[in-house]
This record gives sequence, C-alpha cells and structure tokens, in this order.
Amino acid sequence: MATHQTTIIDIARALGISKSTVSRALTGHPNVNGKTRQRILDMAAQVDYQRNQLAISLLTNRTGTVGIIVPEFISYFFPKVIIGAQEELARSGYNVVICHSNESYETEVSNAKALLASRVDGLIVSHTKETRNFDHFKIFQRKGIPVVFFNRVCEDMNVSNVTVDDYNGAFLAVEHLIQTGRRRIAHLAGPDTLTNSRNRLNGYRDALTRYGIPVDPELIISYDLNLDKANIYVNHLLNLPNPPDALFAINDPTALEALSVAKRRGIRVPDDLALIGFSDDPISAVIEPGLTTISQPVTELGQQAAQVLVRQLLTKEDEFQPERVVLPTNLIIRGSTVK
Amino acid sequence: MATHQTTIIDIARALGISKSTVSRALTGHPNVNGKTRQRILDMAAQVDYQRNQLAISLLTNRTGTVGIIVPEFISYFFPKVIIGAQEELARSGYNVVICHSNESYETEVSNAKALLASRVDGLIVSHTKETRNFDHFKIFQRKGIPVVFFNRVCEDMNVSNVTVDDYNGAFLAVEHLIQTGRRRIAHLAGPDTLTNSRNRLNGYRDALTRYGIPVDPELIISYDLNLDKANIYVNHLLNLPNPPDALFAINDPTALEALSVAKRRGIRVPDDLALIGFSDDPISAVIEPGLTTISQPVTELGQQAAQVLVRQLLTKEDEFQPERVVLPTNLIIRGSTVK
DNA sequence: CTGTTAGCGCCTTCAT
DNA sequence: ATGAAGGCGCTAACAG
Repeated sequence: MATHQTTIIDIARALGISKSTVSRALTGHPNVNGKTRQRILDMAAQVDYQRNQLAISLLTNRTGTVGIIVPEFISYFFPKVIIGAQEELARSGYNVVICHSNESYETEVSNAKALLASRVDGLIVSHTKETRNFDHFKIFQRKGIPVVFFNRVCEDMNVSNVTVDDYNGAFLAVEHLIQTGRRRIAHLAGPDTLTNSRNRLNGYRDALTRYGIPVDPELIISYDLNLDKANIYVNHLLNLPNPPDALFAINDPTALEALSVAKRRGIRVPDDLALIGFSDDPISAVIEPGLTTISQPVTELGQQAAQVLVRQLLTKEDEFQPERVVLPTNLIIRGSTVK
Repeated sequence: MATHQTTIIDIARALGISKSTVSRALTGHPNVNGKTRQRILDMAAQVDYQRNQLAISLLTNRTGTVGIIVPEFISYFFPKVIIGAQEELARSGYNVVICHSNESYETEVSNAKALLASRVDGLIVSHTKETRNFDHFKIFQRKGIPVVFFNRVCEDMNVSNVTVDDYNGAFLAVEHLIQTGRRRIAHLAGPDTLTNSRNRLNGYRDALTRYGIPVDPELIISYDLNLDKANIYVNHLLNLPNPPDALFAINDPTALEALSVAKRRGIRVPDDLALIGFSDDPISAVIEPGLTTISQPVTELGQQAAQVLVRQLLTKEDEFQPERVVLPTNLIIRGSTVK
C-alpha cells in the first residue's frame, strides 16, 4: 500500500522554481522572497506536504530520537517513568521510541540492535532480570551514543545512572518493623542480577545488625519475581518451625501475594504477621488492610534520567563524566504493620 | 556527541573491494564469493557494523514501523493493548513507535505529524476525549497510509476499527442490576465525544426500556472522566430527593471513586447502593467489596487491531475494504452488587 | 534572492 | 562474482 509522498521537488516543479528555494522557504531561511515564500507555503499546505524526517536524519546524522527500553510496562511503575522522561525529552526537542523487553534477554538485545539501526541519539534503559552480559549496550558507548541506566543499573559500565535509594528504603522498612516490636523478620528478595534487589537486601541486613538482631539465612529467600511462585515461598516461610513475625518483600506485588496467602491461612495481619512492600503500588492504598510500603518518586526518576541524558547529548565526548543520581525513598505506614 | 558510524564504504575500503559487494554480502545476496563473504562478515562484526535503517527506508520508501497513539498509559488498559499489538506486529516484522497524547488534542495532532514525518507504514489510534476534528488522521488516509482505530473510534472516516461490544456490555450490566432488584439505576457516563461512552449510554437506556423502567434524565450524568470530579457527581446523585439504588459507572476508576464516597457517607454497598463498573481494573478484584464490572479482552483488542492493520498493509489501495471488528464483553459479578 | 551541485548510506540495475 | 553509477529526499555550501 505504499504510495508516493509529496516532496519538495514536486512543489518546486509545480511552481517552476528550484527545490533549494522550496527547502529554504519551508525551513524558514531568511533569504527567500516574501511572495515566493507564500506561494510555496500555500502549495505545501494544499498538498499536505510533510518533510521526510528520514532524509533529514540521514543528512544531519541526528534523528532527534531517544530510545527507552524497559523490562515491562504493565505495572504502573515503568509507564510513569516513561511519562516523566518523555515530558522532559520533549522539552528539549527529542522524540521517544519505547521498547519493552518483556524481561527477556534476547528481546532486549534485539531491541538494542533495532534502536542502533534506527540511529537513536541516546538510550535510557532498565535492563531485564536475565541480563548478565551488557555487550549490546557497550556498543552504544563505543559509538559515542549516550546511555543512561535507571532503576536497574549496570555497575561495571562507565555510564550515568539514576536510581532511588533502595538501600535506605529497605533500612527504613526493617527499622520500622523492629520499632513496632518484630524480631523474626523475613525477606523475600529479588534475583541478585538486579542492583536494586542487592541494595535492598543490604539495607535489610544492616538494619537488623544495627539493632542487634542476628541475620538468619533461613529467613532470606531470593526469587525470580515470577509472581506465581511467590505464594510457595511465603508458605514455606510460614511453615518454618520458628516462623517469622514479619515479612519485608522486594516489591508490593510480592507483599500483596503474601497478604493473600496470610488471609487464606487465617493468619492475622498485622497481629501475627506484619507485611511491608516496596514501590507503593496503587493497589496497596486500597486493599484491606492497607499495605505499608516504601514509596519512590517515580515520575521524577524518568525526568532525571532524561535530564542526565540531555546534558550528555550536549557534551563533547572527551569531556564526558558519568553522573550518578540517587533519589530519596519514603516510608508509608499503613495497616499491614500497625493497627 | 554525534560520531561517525561505520558504513559499508568503510568496510569496502578496509578490504579493498567495492561497496556493492559488501552490500550484497551483508544482505545475503547469493552472488558473492564464499571467502569474500566471510571476510566481509568478519570485518563487519569486528567494527560493530549496524546497517543504517534510515538510508534503507529512504531508498525503499518503507520504514517497517507502525505508530500507535493512545490517550494515556497509566491505567493497565492501554499498556496491555499495546503489548498485544506489538507482539502481533513483531510477528509480521514491524517495529512500533508509541506516542501518548495525554488526552490533549494538540499533542495528538503533533504526534500524528511526527509519525507522518518519520514515515510510519501504518497507524493504530485511540483518540483523545477532546478530539472532534479528525483532519490530522485523514491526511494519512489521503496518503494511502492505513489507519486503524480501536476502543475510541471515528465514525465518519472510512477506516477499519476494532472495539469491544460496549453496547451489550452496558446492557448486561444494567440487566444484572434490574435482575437483582434495583429500579432507580443511575448512570455516570463519559463525554459524548467518545463512541464507547455513547454506546454504553445506549445500552443502559435500552436495558431499562426493555424491562419497562422509565429512563429518568435526572439519573444520567455525563462527565469528562476527570476523576477528581467524579465524587462531586456521585454526591449529587446521592443527595437527590429520590436517590438511586444503583449506579452504573462508565469505567472502573469512576465506580471505585463512587465506592469510596459511599463508604465515607456510611452507605452500605451493595445493600443501599449497588455499584457496577466497566473494564475490570485489577483493583476491582482486590477491593472490599469486590467491584462487579464488565470485562473486555484487552490483549486481544491490540492483537486484532494489529492484524487488521497488517492485512491492510498487504492490500492494494483500490481493493481496500474497511473492517469492523467487535469483541465480546462479559459480566463479572462481585460483592458490589450481590451479597 | 535564486539555482546548481554534492553528498548523507544504502540497494539495485547494468555492465564487465 | 564484482564494480560503477544512479537515486531515495533533503540541506548546505557555492555561484551567480
């Protein structure tokens, strides 16, 4: 169904002038006779002329497009980050191409290749939980295309990244549990491929240690974030001879799953089991009891990632200094930890 | 920070051969000597060669890219549609560029122009609630670029569209309310710029009429879907001298807002007021009481839109016949209508 | 103020 | 099996 689209040559021919003049009129170049310009603009409007961005990009070696790769966008988190980034990028005149890797390493690689082929000017990424090899992102670096990681970052690449303070968030969460009287605090952690999982785990450990509570490896379970399996691990914890009196989950969906298991087993929350999540999912505010959680400035995460990228886009390659932005996290107390 | 990217000319020069041969080797053309081909492929891998899609698209007048414009993507609905569409389009070798208009007519127009400039091969759209003028989409049609509307469609354009059966969904919802004993059934409707709002309103009216219940205009309120205002309308309805005993809301977020108002006012749901929504938002399943609602096959909506578009992409322009796909809706009964 | 020319990176005839 | 040449649509010198 491909058809010929009107070009500046068509307009030039129709008006009996050269395509240079048409180009100048259309781009607002001053050196064009007023009347000629008007004739050209009228004709362009009449035939629905739209500049061919492909040709311009090919010529200028700039697409004005930034790629964003996220592992998923069903949960409210990534869409909100994207919106923040997009607003900010639009302000600087950039378009956005969104790819979702669906938590698949292979898809992520193919996304990266496609963005490279379409010549994006920069890249914003949160990688999949399967990603251990970052070669597909290193190509961008080698070609001088700025890359900014957010949320899940790559520590052995010399690139900018924007995160929230996962360590402190986890620390606050566990501290809160301790201060409300819990002593056997379990942690249902994420995979150790993810920086944020590791940081949250460290925050959990340090909070316990800080308050003189021994870290019991039996109470720490790492899992792959496949929600179907969360209930297995929760049940396992609750079946221990000496079960936990509190659970800090890697994220809200996991905590909500735990809440549902507890309800099914007739375990009272927060009396018998206190629950705390991470991310402040919209559901956490409406469920009964409300889920205590750690909130993070989601939209700002996207904005900051975009700002860091734009700054880098304006920097000469030899002056590049990677930036590390860390945004604060907050404890939101609800009914799953206190009455 | 723009740098030179490796081209086939660089490879050709390095190997002392012509760029034609390099091009042939890279595209898998048979007429290339086996050894030469291998040398070329090795060199390409070594220098991270990535084909320049811009140049190819310019040459072939095909980008292999489809644009999707949605009014928002915070709610679970549009992301899920996009995922469905993307999977299906990927299967046919198309990439996707996602734009969100943020329910703003102006942004939508500018999105459409940008997609036109970047020469997408096709367009999938759900328009904003402000959109009354569809000229920016008609340009695509005139240029022979297929457009498929979904969810919110444009009735006076001769294009394909994919929707769910809003009319029947609304009918089922109201019928359910009637069959559970309600007689004063209010409808908090959406703006009449949206086809789905209008269809749901018609389903509501017809169900009442069908069961011999007079349609009371006092019980029908159209609003702009700005959730902050929903509670005003709900309160207004509940303050009527003869208040409703049931409310059918245009969508789940609106119904959930109504539920929260009812709770605040001490009105018992479902005893004093039955509530029913539309769309089966994830929150509706977890809230207390659960929200009765109309579910729709969201991912399939995206898949179908993509399939219709791909078919059209393969059709000659003079053989084009617009398709109208309507997917079924289902009543999901929860605690907000029955004990 | 306007036209001519070159070239961005690639594929595709047309020769050889 | 390979090379040379043309052109996709556009902008940017360079002439006039």
